[in-house]
Amino acid sequence: MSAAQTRQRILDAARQAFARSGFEATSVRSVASAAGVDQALVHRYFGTKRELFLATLELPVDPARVLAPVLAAPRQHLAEAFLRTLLELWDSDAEPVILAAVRTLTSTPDGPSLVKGFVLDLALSHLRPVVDDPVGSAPTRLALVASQTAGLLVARKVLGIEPLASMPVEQVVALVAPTLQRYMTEPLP
Amino acid sequence: MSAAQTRQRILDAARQAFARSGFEATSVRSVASAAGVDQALVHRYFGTKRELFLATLELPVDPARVLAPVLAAPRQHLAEAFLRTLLELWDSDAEPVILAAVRTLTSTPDGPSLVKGFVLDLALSHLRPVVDDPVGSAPTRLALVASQTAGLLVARKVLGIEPLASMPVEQVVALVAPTLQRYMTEPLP
DNA sequence: GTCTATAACTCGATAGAC
DNA sequence: GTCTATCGAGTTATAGAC
Repeated sequence: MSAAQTRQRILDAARQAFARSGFEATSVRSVASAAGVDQALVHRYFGTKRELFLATLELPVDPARVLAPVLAAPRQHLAEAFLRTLLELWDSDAEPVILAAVRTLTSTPDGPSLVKGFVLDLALSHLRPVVDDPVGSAPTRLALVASQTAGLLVARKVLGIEPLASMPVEQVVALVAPTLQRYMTEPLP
Repeated sequence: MSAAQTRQRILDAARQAFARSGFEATSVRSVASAAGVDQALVHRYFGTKRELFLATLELPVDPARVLAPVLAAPRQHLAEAFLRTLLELWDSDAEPVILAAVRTLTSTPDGPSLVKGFVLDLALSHLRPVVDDPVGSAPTRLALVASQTAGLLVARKVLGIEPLASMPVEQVVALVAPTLQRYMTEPLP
C-alpha cells in the first residue's frame, strides 16, 4: 500500500469520525481502526490529534471561487444566490468537514480557537463589502446573516429538525431567502 | 457541612462545568475539585456522570408559566413577545443550563437523546397551536422559528459574534422579531 | 510502510475506612 | 458526611522492531 493512499484513508476516516462525534469524543484509535491501520501510524503521518483534526478541516472547495458568482448576482437576488450556494455546499463533499467544524465549534470553549476563521467567517468576510452602507451597518448585518445561516445549519444538519431537514434546497431558499435579503440590504431599525 | 449544602455545591459546579465544556469534555473529577469535595462524593450523591448531567438540566423556571403571557399576546406582537422572553431567559439564572444543553446537543450524535425534549422543544410545543393554520403549516413554521432562534442562541451565547453578542435585548428584538413574525403568522411561499 | 510494545496519564466507578 | 484506596479500562503519544 502506498503511503499516499494510506494517508488519504486515514484522513477520510478522521473526517467522518470528527463529523459524527466532534473533537473530544473522537479517539485516535477509533480513527485508525476505521482506516484499517494501527494507531501509531496515524501519529506517524499527522502528529498529534489536534494536528490530525486541523488536517481534516481542509475544504474540498475554494470559498472565493464558489462565492464569486454569488457576489456578482444582482443586489435584489443576493440573499437567494448566497443561500442556494450555501445549502448546496452543505450537501456536497464538504458536508463532513462542515459538520466536524460545527460540532467542535460549539462543543467546547476552545472550539472557536481550534477552528478559527472557518466556514462562516470565510463566507462572511467575502460578503462584507457587498452589504456595507453609508451608515456602516455591515457588522450588524453580517452578524444577523450569521445567526440565521448558523441556525439553519444546526437545524438541518445537526439536529435534523423536520420538515426542514428533508426539505429540497429550493423550498428552503424560498422560505428563508427573504429573511437574509432583509438582513443584507433592507433598512434596519 | 450539611449534605444538602454539599449536594447543591456539587450541582452548581457541575452546571458551570457542563456549560463551559459540554458533556464529553467535562470530567467528574474536575467537578468535584471545583466544588471542593472528593470525586467519590459526586458519585455517592448523583450516581453516574450521565445522571449528574441530567440532574444539572433542571430549568430554574417553568416553561409553561413563562410562556403563558407570550401566548396571550396579540397575534401581531407574538414574535416580539416570544423573542423578548427567550432573550431574557438566556440572560437569566437559566443561562448555564441552556449553554450546557446546547453544547451537549450539538457536540455528539447522542446529544439529542441525552437532552431529549429540552429547551427549544419545550418552547416550540407550546407555540404549536398558536401558529397553526388551515393549511397545516405549523411544522414548517416551527422549524423555521427553531432555526432562527437556535442560530441566535449560538451566535450570541456560544460563538459570541459581535455586535450581536453584546447587543441590548430590545435592539435584538427590533432586528429579529420581524423575521420570527413572518415565520409564525405571515403567508409563506 | 506498518506494527509491537509500552510509557505515562486520565477517566468513570466502587468498596470500604473514618 | 466525607475521603482513601484502588480497580479496570481507555486515552495520547513515542521508541523502536520488522
